[in-house]
Amino acid sequence: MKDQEIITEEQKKIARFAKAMGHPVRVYVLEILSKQSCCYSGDLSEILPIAKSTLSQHLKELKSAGLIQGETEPPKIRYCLNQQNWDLAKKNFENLFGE
Amino acid sequence: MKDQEIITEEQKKIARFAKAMGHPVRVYVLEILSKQSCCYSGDLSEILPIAKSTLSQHLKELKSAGLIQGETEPPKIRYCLNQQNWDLAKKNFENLFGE
DNA sequence: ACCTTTGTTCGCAAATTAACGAACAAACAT
DNA sequence: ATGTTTGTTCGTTAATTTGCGAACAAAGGT
Repeated sequence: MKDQEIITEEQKKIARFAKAMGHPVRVYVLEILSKQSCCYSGDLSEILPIAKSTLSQHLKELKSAGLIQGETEPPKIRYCLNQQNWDLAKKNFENLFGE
Repeated sequence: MKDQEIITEEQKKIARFAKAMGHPVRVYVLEILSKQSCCYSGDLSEILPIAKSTLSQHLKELKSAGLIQGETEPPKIRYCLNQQNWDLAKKNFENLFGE
């Protein structure tokens, strides 16, 4: 046996999701996306008091955690939730918190 | 008006909780505590493959996020969920994910 | 060809996080 | 008084995160 695996894959996954949600701006973005289907990065950029480049990094972080996805629609990019992983995250958190 | 407050207090709170949950060890601890009422730090220390001091810091982090609390019961310390904040976190996440 | 719009990537700096071992502190037992 | 048990704190190191502006890239319009 290679690994005693004290910590489960699900726990790691929760931590990964949680980490991505661990910043106010990213929570803000997720909340927007969970309420309306999609949004353009530019809209966020106008509202949020941060530099474009900073926003871009937050979106990248959310994307690499699998929580959102972006469809290029030149010259803009439309961001949506990655519904599959969003549902997974939801389920994982429900498990943790207990129904 | 002092603040335009683009980002709500609730979003900040979610981010705070999420950040605390953003590490596998801390998720592990929370899961233990949500399943059984309490546990001793020493029990965790025996199981988890990390140094005592590292575990202590993770517990401190969870405590300062308000998710757990520790009652000193010399020479041990018994850790439990901070039920009030745990419930709040649960509710906040439910709001975000949608019921 | 040139400009505009929209975002990303590239340094860069500052702050935070993660991890360890060693030293320390509290409480109790011998 | 000494030792034991249990955890915390300290000091250090390495890695990651956050944030910015400047430079760059892609796609369309003039």
